[in-house]
Amino acid sequence: MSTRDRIVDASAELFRRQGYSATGVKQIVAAAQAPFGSVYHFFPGGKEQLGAEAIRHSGALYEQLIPAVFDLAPDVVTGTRDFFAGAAAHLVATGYEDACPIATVALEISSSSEPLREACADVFASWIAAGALRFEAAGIAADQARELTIAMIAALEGAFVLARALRSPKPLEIAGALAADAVRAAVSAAGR
Amino acid sequence: MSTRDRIVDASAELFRRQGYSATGVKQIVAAAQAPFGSVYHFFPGGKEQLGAEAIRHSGALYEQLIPAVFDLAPDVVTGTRDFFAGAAAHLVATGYEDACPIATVALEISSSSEPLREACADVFASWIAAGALRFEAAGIAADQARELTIAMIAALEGAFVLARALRSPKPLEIAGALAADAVRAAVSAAGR
DNA sequence: CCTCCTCTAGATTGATCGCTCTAGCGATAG
DNA sequence: CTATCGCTAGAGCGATCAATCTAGAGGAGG
Repeated sequence: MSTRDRIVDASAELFRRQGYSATGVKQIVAAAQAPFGSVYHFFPGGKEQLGAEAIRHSGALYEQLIPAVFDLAPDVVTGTRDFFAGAAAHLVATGYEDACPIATVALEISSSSEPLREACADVFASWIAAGALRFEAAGIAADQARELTIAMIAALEGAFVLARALRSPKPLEIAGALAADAVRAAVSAAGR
Repeated sequence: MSTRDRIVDASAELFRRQGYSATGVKQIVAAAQAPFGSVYHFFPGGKEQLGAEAIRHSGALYEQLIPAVFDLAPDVVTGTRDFFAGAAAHLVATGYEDACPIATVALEISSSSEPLREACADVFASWIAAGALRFEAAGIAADQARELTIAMIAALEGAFVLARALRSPKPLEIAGALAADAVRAAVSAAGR
């Protein structure tokens, strides 16, 4: 893997676990085993440009989970449940460190860095679009599919917050059950 | 208001908007119009002790919103809807700055400061207990009331994340509608 | 009056922040 | 061979970080 890629990867991982402000450039190059100067060679815009790129990179990676999980599931209701269950399993397996890759950054920079906020907004928008497509394919009307996706992502993000703070996968299980119920209701309403 | 109270208040507000790491002690005393030395006089444990106190203070204040909103509503379903609508209105009115008072801190310190994580966990636990009591009063069984509250708080927290990043109250409206539906279903199931 | 004690006030410390700078390595092109 | 250029490597910049320290202001009790 190239030095540049290692820097983006390490940044994304550190931002996910401890946020943007708490992560230093020195810490990033140490984790990436990259020379310090390379950061400013590849990212002349400094930490902010690197942050934006790490956010978009994380977002694209996480978006791939949607088809990866839903394609294996027999239906969208099961897929929804599996998605939350997988998120819970990964959170617990990493000692409650790996939750949403961008939520921490999204909250802390929302009022202080417009470029980073936009990067987060773009990622969320792409997740919403990708999820809505899935639900549309299951027969749900476009508008409702979009709202359902937003509600699902909100439930997931909020459950991550509670689960990390409480050190328990329970919120993810509860939110997953509620989300699956909502999807089931929407699918059966569309079927009639 | 005492100097000590002003320091806690200013900290809580800054932590809510920009998080814990991005907020400096100098910035806190400037916002609180307090002498620098007073911080370490009142909080010998330093920034971390101040952070824990600010979190608990914010949590207690926000918890008071639960009865304040639900007591004015004719029933729990309306109360739920009103709570989300109020959160959305306040978020927009503050230029998308004032969302959840502790979520940002909860995410960023979850893996780095155990005292602060515990403070956040205590606050969430108290919100869950307070919300569950409300739903129990509406006739919902204790276990289900607790799960319903967790799902509601998760929906609220996640909607805050999306709303701040996307600069739109839509996620809060959608999450509020879904939460109200879930409450209505639980109440009517309990009534039978 | 004086003493005691809480709180104010900010200068100062060493560490760390993001970032700039120069120097040189190593592969490719002429 | 030499020249060029992308990248490595890290020393060092000023600024800022959390935290400590000393000094004194202001009241309360004797």
